Amino acid sequence: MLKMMIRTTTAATSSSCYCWSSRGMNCLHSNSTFLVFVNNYFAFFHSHPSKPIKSTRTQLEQPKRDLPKITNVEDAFNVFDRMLQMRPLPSVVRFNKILGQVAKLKHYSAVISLYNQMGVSRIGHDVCTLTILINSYCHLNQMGFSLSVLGKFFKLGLEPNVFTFNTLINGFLRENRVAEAAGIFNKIIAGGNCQPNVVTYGTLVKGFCMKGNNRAAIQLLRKMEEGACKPDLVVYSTIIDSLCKDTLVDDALNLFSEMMCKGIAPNVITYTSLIHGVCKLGEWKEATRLLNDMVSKNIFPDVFTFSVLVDTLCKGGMVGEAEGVVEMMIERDIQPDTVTYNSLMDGFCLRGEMSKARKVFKLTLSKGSMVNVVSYNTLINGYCKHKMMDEAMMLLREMTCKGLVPNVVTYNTLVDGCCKEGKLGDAQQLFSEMQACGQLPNVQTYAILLDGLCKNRQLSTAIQLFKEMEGKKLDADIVIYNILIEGLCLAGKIESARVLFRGLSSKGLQPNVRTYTIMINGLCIGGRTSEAEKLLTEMEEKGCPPNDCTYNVIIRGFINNNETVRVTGLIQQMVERGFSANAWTTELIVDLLSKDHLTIMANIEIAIGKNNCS
DNA sequence: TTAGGGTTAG
Repeated sequence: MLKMMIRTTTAATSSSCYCWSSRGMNCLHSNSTFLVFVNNYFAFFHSHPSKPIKSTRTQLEQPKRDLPKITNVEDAFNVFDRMLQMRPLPSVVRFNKILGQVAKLKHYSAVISLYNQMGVSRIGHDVCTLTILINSYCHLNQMGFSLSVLGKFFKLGLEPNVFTFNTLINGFLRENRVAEAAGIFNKIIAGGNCQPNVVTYGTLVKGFCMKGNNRAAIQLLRKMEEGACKPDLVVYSTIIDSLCKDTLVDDALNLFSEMMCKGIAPNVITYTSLIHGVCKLGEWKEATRLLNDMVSKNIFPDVFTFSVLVDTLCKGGMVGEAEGVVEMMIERDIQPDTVTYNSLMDGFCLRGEMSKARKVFKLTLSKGSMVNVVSYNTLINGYCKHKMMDEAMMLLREMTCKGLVPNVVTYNTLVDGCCKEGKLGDAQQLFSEMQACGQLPNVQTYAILLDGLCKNRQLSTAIQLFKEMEGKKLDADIVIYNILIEGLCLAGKIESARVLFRGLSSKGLQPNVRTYTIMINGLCIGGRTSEAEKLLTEMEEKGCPPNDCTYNVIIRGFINNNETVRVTGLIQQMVERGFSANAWTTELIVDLLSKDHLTIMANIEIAIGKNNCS
């Protein structure tokens, strides 16, 4: 229906008109206006080419002896082979160009292979060659090899430059090795031969953002503003994106305005981050404004921008609209890529429309895009969540046959699916298989399996697994302890659960609202209602206020223990805080009413009246 | 010729 409306509007809309006439569309939500914008944008795109027309070479300019254009690794290998046949051999600079282009294509293993061939053919290398090599190892998460390349500099008497140092800083930050990254930074400062530049600072800013430390990132930005090395578009965009990811869109927009006031023009990356931020919050009107704004500045949305739109529409339950955007992209020659299709596929999976999800999977291939591990994981997740484990397992085998390596996400998804189906044996088998295939289980894998074991009343196996996890030096987080405390409570071992709960601070962990709620539930199950009530007060005092779930749990606990007198106060507290009883608690309250507990009737009625929980 | 920013999965 909506798609039909969009199409109808397309025909009636002038190509340069962004202020869409709302005739006949008043009934639609604001996101529909946003979609109409998307369609209008496409119309505009065709009458105003997005890419500037390339200037033709003047007669005075000398033609460049450029290398043939390399668009894939095969081209690179061919050109490289031809260069090896030339006599005299081309300069190292020309070989560097090939390596650099392959690195730009993100084929880092191929870069290493080409570098090794250079060695065999006795082609020398310079600072640039080694920096490209370090960068490749960094992207392959092999910092050990990167550092061994650094050793080659000294062996060959070469001096690393600021490109080398920046590459190393980036590599360490990618592996979360902040101290070592800082060490390199200090080395630049102390060395005196080269100075940190805007890329060095930009890399550090990204490092702070990756750690979720926006405050430190902004502090560094301010220092740059005061100093000689002024922040550029990349530094601002990095922080804007990080703020958007943390849903701090207003702060991001303020920084965006500040950046423009300083004369720094945004680009499609800056706008895509902002659009992502507002779409995640469902602010479609704001998304439309930003899209209008960017196009008015001749900045055009690209595949990233459209993928963001498709993904957020799907996550917001508007799969039909997302499908419409993809169709529009195809019709208007902006080719959706694997990421776009994966997002759309996930949208169908979320709705349980697995046959449509499967169609998108096939469509990805027919449109010339590759399905990747994420494509398989998305589809596997869809099947798992809808209890279609056979189909999910078939996909695991299929992806392996196609040469794709299932990763920790693949296995975690499948292990979770098996656990939720009560197939603990299959889950444990997958757990062994992943390790045999070289995929190391992470904390999340253990959490999934521990939860499955606890919920299926296999506490002793769970404890054994927990010990195994500790032995592997994986740091158990609060999620793991929540699972164990809940498992102990479920097994009636309330005292053990309480001991584990009280020992959390000595492990440097803070109980969260879920931890308290699980413990309160356990204490109520064990008939220790006064302790449960004390814990309710304690959590408040420790700055972790109870939520609706906590109240529902404690109210149920009191009713089940026939302590109806205290129920009145608890219901009142819950209602005052704007929470309401869920269906299960309501049932118990109704049951209480039928027993004619008139004294608590008034408050109970308030609670039931506000019931909107499932 | 080499370095930093935006999209998908558990």
